Amino acid sequence: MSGLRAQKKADKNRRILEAATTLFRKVGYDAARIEDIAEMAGVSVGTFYNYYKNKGDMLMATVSMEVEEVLAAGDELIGRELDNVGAALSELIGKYYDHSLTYLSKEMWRTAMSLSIGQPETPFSKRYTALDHRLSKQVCDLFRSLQTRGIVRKDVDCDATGELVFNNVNMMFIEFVKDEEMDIDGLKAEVARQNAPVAMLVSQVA
Amino acid sequence: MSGLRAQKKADKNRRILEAATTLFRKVGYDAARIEDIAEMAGVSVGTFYNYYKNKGDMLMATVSMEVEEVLAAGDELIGRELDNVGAALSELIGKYYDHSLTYLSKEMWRTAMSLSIGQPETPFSKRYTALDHRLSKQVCDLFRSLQTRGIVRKDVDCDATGELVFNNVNMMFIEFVKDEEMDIDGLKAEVARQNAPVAMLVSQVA
DNA sequence: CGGTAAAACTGAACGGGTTCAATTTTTATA
DNA sequence: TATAAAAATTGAACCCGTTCAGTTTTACCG
Repeated sequence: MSGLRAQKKADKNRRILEAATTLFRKVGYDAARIEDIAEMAGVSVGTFYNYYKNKGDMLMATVSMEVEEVLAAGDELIGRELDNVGAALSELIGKYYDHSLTYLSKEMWRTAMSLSIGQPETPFSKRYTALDHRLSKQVCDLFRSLQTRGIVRKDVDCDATGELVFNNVNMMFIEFVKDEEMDIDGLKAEVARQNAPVAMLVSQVA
Repeated sequence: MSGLRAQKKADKNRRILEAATTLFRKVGYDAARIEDIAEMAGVSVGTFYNYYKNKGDMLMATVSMEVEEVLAAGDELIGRELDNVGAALSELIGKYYDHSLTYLSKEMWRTAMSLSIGQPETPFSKRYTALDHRLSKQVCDLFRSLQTRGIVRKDVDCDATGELVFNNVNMMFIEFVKDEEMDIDGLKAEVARQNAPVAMLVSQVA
């Protein structure tokens, strides 16, 4: 592959990605037709399919950019010196939820999750799942960090607890995007309530 | 509405439901075309859409029959005298999982969940969500039952813990149906591991 | 350069879920 | 029973994601 060809390819890839994210945000995922995306990117429909396996893969590209940011924000938090399990969890989970609607609408999240479940063999679905696992691992890391510093009981399995808590966070997020009425504060409050018993029980008594 | 019309309607409804479930089980959800379902039921495509809003609603009708059975099995279990939190949870969750593939394939579950997330405003999606909530409530009821009998600590919020545990059960089930390799025993083992810390911590010390 | 193989591009055609205007069947009324 | 209104049915047409055979562009080599 020589310079010209590679450059054209990179350029088209960027134009298609930009056109898609613009349209997804403007008119929503369903209403954004491949024909429109292709036209806005200045390519044909066929070429679109040369760059992305299908419409869902296109969306996943947007989603993964979003989640990467959330992961980075979470890493920053784990480095800090937190001294309360409930508060630490609320803060990490709060970051997840606060970030979630920055680039993606509820409809886009619904579509992304829907596709990741319905077509698990597509590359971007696998990527989505991988991102989920990294988020899950981050919650586990938080528990381990707190345990190392004596905030969490020594006899608690941090991975098990972290996965449990994260899966609840994730499931509640699904409920959130399914319900157009629900707002982020309500979501946070519910999850904090659900986490409270675990936070209390795993805490090391002074 | 007079007798003849009502009877015809009920009859057609049954024929369509039967044709759809038969085809979904035989060739899978995606491969079963509306045209085929309609033909097998002896009606036209247009009539199919008079009875079901869309193909997804059709599948949800099958799913809800399945979940109703699981709920009944769970109720039976809660009535029994169990004396160990971990074992009680494993048994209830085991019933859920064991039942799950009786009528529905992984593909059908994936599609059902995918639709319930992707099109939350459809009637059957709402029904699916309602079924989920009943399952969640059943786990809460189990915790409460154990608490009443002194197996679970008095200071534990049974609803919060039950919801947390159920949401994990549900999320793990999603992972399960996404992964064609994973079997039910593996799923049960993972969830048991995740539940272990909670089961230990909420247990009343003798 | 000229020729050719490979890569990229194209858009018309295809497939299957969904819609809807026209038709048929049933019910209600006189 | 005749007639009109209402309900139910029909299937051809529509929409949109996806495919693929044919065309154009680029890269490589003598």
